[in-house]
Amino acid sequence: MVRTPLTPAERERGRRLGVLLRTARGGRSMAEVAAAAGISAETLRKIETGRAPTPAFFTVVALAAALGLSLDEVAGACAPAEEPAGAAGAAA
Amino acid sequence: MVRTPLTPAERERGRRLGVLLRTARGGRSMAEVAAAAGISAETLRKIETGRAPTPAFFTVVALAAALGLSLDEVAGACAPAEEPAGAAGAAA
DNA sequence: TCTTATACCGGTATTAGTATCACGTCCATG
DNA sequence: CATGGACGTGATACTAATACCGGTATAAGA
Repeated sequence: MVRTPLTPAERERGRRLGVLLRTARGGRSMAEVAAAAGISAETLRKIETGRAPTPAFFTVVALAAALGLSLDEVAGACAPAEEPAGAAGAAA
Repeated sequence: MVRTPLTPAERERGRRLGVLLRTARGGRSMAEVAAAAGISAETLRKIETGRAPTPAFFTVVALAAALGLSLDEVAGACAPAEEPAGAAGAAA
């Protein structure tokens, strides 16, 4: 096993990300936001529904920009109960 | 062609991300930072050297946390010139 | 000199993200 | 009722990220 097959916690985190993005999208259509972010509507759907729990960094960046979200907010909202206790803390 | 094979611009963007992360790492070892971020040293090396230009969102989140960086700063530093300025602006 | 630690690099294996296609559903409008 | 838009889901295709392995180079220290 050379590649971590995405733990349930990671999928849960991806689900939170999807909910957050969908909420931020509000009443706008998927196609509109996806076009604004430069991705396909299907991909946006997968991210929002949690079927793509760990999208590429710049995909999220583009979506956050299209939705007017702060990346720090997004990241904070997705990791409410931090995973590695001390990732930031230990390093800092 | 079902998947955009990573344009040169995207690779360039990834290279900027790598340089930024390496600079933020300072004198600390790759293994130390990678462990703090919860990823393998090999992966961190690939990201820093630009060989993994579009890492997963939460990978960058973990690295930024381990390095004490703001995600908005990171994203801004990676797309200095021609990030589709309309993305955020148009949406907002 | 030998050993150790760090980093770089190539290859390999496996999972996952991204995109397209096709079909189905729901809802509003004609 | 028919039509169209928006969302959802499954399958399919292909590229990329992640991880591990071995080898290599360099610098520091015994």
